[in-house]
Amino acid sequence: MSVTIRDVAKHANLSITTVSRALDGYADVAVSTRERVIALAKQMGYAPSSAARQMRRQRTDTIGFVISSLRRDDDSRPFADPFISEFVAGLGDEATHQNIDLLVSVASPNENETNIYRRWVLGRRVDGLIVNRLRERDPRIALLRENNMPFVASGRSDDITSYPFIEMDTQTGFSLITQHLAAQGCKRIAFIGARPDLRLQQDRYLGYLAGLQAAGLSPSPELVEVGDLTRQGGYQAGLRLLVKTPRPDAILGINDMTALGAMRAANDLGLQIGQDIAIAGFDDIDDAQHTQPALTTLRQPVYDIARQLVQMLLDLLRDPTQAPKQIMLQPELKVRASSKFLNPK
Amino acid sequence: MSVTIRDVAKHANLSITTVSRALDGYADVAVSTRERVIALAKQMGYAPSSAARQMRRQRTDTIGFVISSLRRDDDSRPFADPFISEFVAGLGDEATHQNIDLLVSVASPNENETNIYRRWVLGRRVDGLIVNRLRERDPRIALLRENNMPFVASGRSDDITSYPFIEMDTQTGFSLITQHLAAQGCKRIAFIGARPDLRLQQDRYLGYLAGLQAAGLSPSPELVEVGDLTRQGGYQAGLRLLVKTPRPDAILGINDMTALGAMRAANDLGLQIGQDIAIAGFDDIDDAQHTQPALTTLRQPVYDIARQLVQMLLDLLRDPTQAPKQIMLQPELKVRASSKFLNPK
DNA sequence: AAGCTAAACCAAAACGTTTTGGATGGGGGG
DNA sequence: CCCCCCATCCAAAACGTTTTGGTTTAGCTT
Repeated sequence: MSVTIRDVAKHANLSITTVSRALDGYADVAVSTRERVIALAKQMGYAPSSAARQMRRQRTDTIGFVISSLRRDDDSRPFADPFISEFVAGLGDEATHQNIDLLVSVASPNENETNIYRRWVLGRRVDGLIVNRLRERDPRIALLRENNMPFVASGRSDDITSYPFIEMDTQTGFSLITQHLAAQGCKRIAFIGARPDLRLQQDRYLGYLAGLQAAGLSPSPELVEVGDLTRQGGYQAGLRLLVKTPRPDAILGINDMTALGAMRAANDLGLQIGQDIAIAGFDDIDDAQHTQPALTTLRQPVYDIARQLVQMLLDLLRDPTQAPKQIMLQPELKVRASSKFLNPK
Repeated sequence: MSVTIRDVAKHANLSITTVSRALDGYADVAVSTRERVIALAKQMGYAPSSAARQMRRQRTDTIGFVISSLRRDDDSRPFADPFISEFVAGLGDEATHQNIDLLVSVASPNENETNIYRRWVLGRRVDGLIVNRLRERDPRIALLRENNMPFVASGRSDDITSYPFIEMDTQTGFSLITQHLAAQGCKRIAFIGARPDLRLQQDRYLGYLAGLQAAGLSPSPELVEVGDLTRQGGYQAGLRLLVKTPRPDAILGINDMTALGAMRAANDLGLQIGQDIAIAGFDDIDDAQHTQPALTTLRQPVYDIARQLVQMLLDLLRDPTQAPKQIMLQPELKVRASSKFLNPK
């Protein structure tokens, strides 16, 4: 049906070998021949079949990323996760830039996630994978290791030997932002976290505790609530916190979406954010600077991280024996109006 | 290196034919054999090589989507486009659900976009494509047609015969929302549009004009500004509009991001939105209901559209001769606080 | 003139499946 | 006892490349 290298060879009165090598720019084909072949191929609309090429080369020139959606069934708004979309943008941009393809899949955490990984890994559908939001004793990592499929991670799991990753020093970051809140005069700083099996929950919570300690404040269990990284979860956790007496005078969200939800909760209860209560988040998503008041947060260069992850993965594919590059980045504190606190009692 | 069907056949003392047919559930292999093969394959960690399968079947079980980023170089925030991320989420979810893969690429409109399409189409990298944000006389459509690569579109181009699409009746929608603004008492309703070669600009602008006419208002060129579908573009166009005298008493954005930018502009100029000026958008992105005040807009079920597009594409792949399904959806008016107008002069 | 080298080309194998068109053997019907 | 049929299995071809290990020819050296 569509034009193959054989057709081009026939039209050029050459062997398919020569056509192949001409198009690939080998030196053992005459310049005149090469030019003729290239022109003919273009004119005939020939491009090598990716399947055949993959098969022969044992390489797909494709990397994969599985979005583990943590959406719950009752959530009417799937995937409204700016973190993920910025991450995917970075992956896509860099992949395109490096002339490889990006295969994407969306999985609910338990159901089909493993199936997708299994199919991609065993079927050699991709050359390597990007993995994020690692969990403790992550079964995905185990699968990838067993079948020695190259991968890089954003964030790390428990066993960090043997694979490259980029990680934000969220623990230090959360300590800093907690201290910033304390420096505004806040005494009862609440924290809205996430499921405890998420690695990021542990790091960030520890950072929060460290920040409290550094500021000379003592932690209190009733100032800690569990959300689910979404705005909705932040809203509900925020309401739960704000009806307590004495009321918290600051809320630190595990991510910006959670913080935005908490802002809305405070708003609904008639509180003036940046006056009656300070609120801060983590990520610095696009919205953070566009809320009223703008959200104090820790900037995480998600887009750049994603791009660099792709580069690291490609490096790894080129030389699988190299020592895994492991990078730790410091988040940058972005102080905005939401973390002011003007009414100490 | 990794386990092939030949290895499984050897271990099972069977031909590769029989193993293949056993795994595919053909009737001409004994039940006992099938079970034995399936168990063995699982135990050995066998899954068919996708490249070999693609090659033999002449089918990839993959669909593609190229994100045409309309980001400008000076924009520090790439891809912060909720519309696109929700769209990709829908595509990904449905593709996973239908057991096919989604190949994604990011392209700047002119540069490499055509290259990606060419590579995917000529190299039979995908079975079909999803195309959105069509342009007039869209070169992508021409390429796809020439190489008869199946595709479905969201929104339509000039020549709508022969391919399936889903389209919002944006023209009627913009007429309605313009009339809604007029019904609030607004007399000078401004419009922030986009590049005139975008199909959506034409439809929406015409709808705006129709709405003005229906409300008995006459259009004025100085009430129309050009943005670029981003918040930033909306902000700047908003500023340009709001310093004019007499000032517009309503701003209609071509999409929500534009409207959000305009809201920010109004805010910066000290105007009370929903009081001194009415503002409305189009899309109903997640943020629209979370701004202060919440944004009046027309709801476009992006996620559902994306899912349905995937289904339409798969239908087309199954039966390429069928008449193209072409669907027109009515957007739903979501009246919120931003479109109130309390200070008629 | 024979031998050698380099330039240009090519036949065939291999990648791992699926599918086509049988082959084989045992049991039942005549 | 022979034939046929059904159940079960399989050899080989094909999918479209890339790569290996050549061959051929012309020109140059001695």
